[in-house]
Amino acid sequence: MKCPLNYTMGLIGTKWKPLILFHLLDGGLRSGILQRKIEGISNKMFTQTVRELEKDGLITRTIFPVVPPKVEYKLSKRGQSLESILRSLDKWGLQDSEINN
Amino acid sequence: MKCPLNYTMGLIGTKWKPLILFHLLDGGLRSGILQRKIEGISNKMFTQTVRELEKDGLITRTIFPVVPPKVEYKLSKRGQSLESILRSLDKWGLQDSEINN
DNA sequence: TAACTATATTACTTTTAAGTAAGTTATTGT
DNA sequence: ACAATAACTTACTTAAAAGTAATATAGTTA
Repeated sequence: MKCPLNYTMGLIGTKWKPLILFHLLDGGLRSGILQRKIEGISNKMFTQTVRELEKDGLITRTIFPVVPPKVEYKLSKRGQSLESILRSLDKWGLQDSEINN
Repeated sequence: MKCPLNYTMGLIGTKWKPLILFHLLDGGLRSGILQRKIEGISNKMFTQTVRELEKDGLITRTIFPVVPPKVEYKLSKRGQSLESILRSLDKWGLQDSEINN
């Protein structure tokens, strides 16, 4: 009895992916800015994670040919479709932590 | 800028937790039945995961003193509060996989 | 020409997650 | 007395995730 939830978790079921997607909800950000918003992430994991999100078509990556380089990440249409889920997860955390901590 | 989503992911951000919670949405199940619904999970991971969910107060564990043993898991109130999120994740997977596969 | 910038990549190590297979418990039916 | 049962538990191994630190790039400015 495989359920679609398996599929969803295969795409976004990691420590960092939902966080990165969440921080792009209000619009595209350049790489460094986005990375600084994700507290605790290492440089390696940041790059690795955004690459996977790009490969899976959840975000887009735009390179501006300037020096020093400028790279912007933003949600794709597919990534946008996770908006209400991401906001719900965040909201749940807020409410739950008020009750249980 | 820490966001509550971090907290949420700390509680349910693993491979198996959302699956287990999801399969309890329609009511409590005894251990063996629940485990058989989670395809691909090993015995060890099943026990380990339900124990963590119990420790975090997302599910309850009821032991019936019979032989052979009977143990029932069900969502706690706190676990129930994840219902709409879990169903949304499942629904998203269904819709997304229809589009992208 | 050397330092500075933003974005990444690589090699290496550590940590955590997960899997395998065998063993435990306590009673009931044979 | 011993096999069957459901629900674990344990020791051990393997695989995956994550961290650290050094390095690359290539124009710009001091």
